[in-house]
Amino acid sequence: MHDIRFIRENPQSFDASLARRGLEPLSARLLKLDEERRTLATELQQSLAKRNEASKAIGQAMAQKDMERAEALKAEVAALKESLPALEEKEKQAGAALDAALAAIPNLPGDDVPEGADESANVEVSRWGTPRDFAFTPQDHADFGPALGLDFEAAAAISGARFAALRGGVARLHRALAQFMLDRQTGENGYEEVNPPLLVRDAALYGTGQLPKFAEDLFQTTDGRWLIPTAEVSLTNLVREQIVAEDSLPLRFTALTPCFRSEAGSAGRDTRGFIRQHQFEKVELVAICRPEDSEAEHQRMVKCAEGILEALALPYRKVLLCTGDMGFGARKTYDLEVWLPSQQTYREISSVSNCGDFQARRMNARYRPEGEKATRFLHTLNGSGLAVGRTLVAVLENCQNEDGSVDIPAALHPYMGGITRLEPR
RNA sequence: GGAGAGGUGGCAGAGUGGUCGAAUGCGCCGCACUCGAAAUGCGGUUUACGGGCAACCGUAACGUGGGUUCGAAUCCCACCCUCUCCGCCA
Repeated sequence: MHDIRFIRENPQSFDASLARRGLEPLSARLLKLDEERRTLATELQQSLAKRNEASKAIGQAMAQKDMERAEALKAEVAALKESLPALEEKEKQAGAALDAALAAIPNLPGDDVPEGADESANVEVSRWGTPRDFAFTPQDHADFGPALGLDFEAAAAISGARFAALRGGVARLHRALAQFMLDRQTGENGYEEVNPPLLVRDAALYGTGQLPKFAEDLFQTTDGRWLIPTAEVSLTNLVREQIVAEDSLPLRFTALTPCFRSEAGSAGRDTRGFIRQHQFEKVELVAICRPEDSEAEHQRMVKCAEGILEALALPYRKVLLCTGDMGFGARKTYDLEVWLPSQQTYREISSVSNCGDFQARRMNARYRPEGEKATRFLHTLNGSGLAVGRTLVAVLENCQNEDGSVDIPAALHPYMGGITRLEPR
């Protein structure tokens, strides 16, 4: 959500930032809506002031038992009744129109975000690790996975496409990855573990920006709730409608949850394998902090995600997303992309975004700075630390052997109950 | 699912349809008294929006949204949430 006052005062820089996102200038239209709203509001308030004054006089007249005067005043106020409801309605609509327009505009990119239309303009920041030199042709996990317990067929029969059942060693490995990540984020990295709601209301999704624009990407329940597409929704909304104590900042939350996505816009993409599912697990990281701390917090969060990949010895690269590739609520985003030998390319496994005060405005999440009377909006950040399903794919493919077995990374051994290698069955 | 109670300022807690943004207490801030503190006394202490250079003025908010009325914290309706009891249940 954008601040209309900021737009009022800086229309040209607002439009310039939108242009970097490839959007048409909008400030003129927004300011016109704002102008209409304020004119109507002032008009309405003046009418109400008149009515209040008269009503007060009626009360006084009646207290003095001057019924004649009271009746005369009543007749006078009755005239206002003609115009008031219509004016009220117009004012409300003008406010709603402005809010709707503002709610549909994505966050403005940070100054240090490269400009570009799509992912081809993303900037590689760094690489870690060296893709393994295979003595054989590495296989796609969708091909050798089933022998290890990755069952797409049974899941398809139960639930349809884009579902999988994990069985045996692969299920254990998946669980080990999730536990390892969660332990690491809660332990070394200091995030508070949360087990949050998976079904949420409209307002929560509006707060983080999935609604009103992206309803088609979500699953909805018959009672009107929604399945979370990411724990970012639940974790970030933990501070909605709150004035958080400054000395409790930054708040750092992590959660291991299933995520549900309709994948409406990605028909035909990644149809094979475990890369893109309607349901997957993710360890999410969310931070809530003061505006002046969010850039440093962003860097820290990326490091927390990178640490998982490094501990698992998975080669990856860090990419700074360009303006055209960022999500709706983000002002700056780093993606971590893990090396997949079967595809001979890096694939997204984590996305870490600084949303500035964009979500905080939509949630009305604030704090009161020391010594200040007014409240300020918090900054919110979120990132994957990591997507468990995709990490499983990365481990399977990077650690595969020619016979179809997979060596478990050492960091996971404590979680595997003595298993160090998955064997095809 | 059934029956009932309730949602008021930072907290506790009053509130008869009319001068109620809201008594009172606590807390908090300032001042006085004091060597200092406590106690005491006095004053102040919500938020959002609009207008104004400003002092300040106006509007709105008593869970949320509607309605009745010249006027609603107060009356009516719907919804949300909390609590108690019963039933069911992992």
